[in-house]
Amino acid sequence: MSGDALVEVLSALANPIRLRILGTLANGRDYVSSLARVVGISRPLLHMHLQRLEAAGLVVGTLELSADGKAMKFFELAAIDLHLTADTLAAAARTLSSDPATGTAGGPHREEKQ
Amino acid sequence: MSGDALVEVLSALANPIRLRILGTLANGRDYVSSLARVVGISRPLLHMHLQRLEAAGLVVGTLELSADGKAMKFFELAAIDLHLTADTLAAAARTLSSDPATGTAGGPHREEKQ
DNA sequence: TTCACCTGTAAGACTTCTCTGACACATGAA
DNA sequence: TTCATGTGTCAGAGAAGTCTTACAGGTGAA
Repeated sequence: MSGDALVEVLSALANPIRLRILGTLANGRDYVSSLARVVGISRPLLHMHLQRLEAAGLVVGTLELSADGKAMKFFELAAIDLHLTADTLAAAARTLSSDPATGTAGGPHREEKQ
Repeated sequence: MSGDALVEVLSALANPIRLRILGTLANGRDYVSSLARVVGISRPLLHMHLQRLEAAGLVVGTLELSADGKAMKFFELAAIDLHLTADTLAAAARTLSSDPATGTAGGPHREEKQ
């Protein structure tokens, strides 16, 4: 995993509500409104946190139709297996796109300053 | 590790500069001013990031006197070994102090609303 | 129609994080 | 003294994250 991707995953995990969402989904998949009630937060707020978790690849959402025809979006845990040590962190740091020392911003096709 | 401590560690790790600081310290201990030059950021900024890393227990700082009598603060990596899986994350989530469902804020001696 | 459930999103307020620039203090060497 | 090195800290600006409220749309059942 690249350093940039690792930062995104770690910042997605570094939040009590999102950790609680993952802990709830560890018991099984659930749809948005139900999950909001279980976790105890508003649905728009949960929606924002789920977006963050999905962008980091920690959960996977699937839009399905229930038996009575209602559209329901189910979320489930993605496979998570991160081993963080000094070595793995250092290796990830070497692949970071942003570089304060040279001013590399990380975007594609960047021109170097003369 | 408690859920609260895990969130602190993860949020400390979830930053490109702090990841780069850890990657640099993986090569050996260094003092603040030198580290700032290597990483390529200002000393006050590095100071802030080191505070964050030290608070999370990821680095250890030691104030020492150099041969010519100058006070120098050396930092080195702490032992880091975090294994993140669905199970370990769920276990950490269960020990979180804040609880949106019941309104528990997490502070000590908190009075419940009547 | 009206209600209860489901979905998504946008605006604004508020808080936290990040970063720069300036300050104060110490030492040894020229 | 002046310069170069080291330490720490503060104030403010700007960016990013967090959360609430309000709106929009959909279905099936009473």
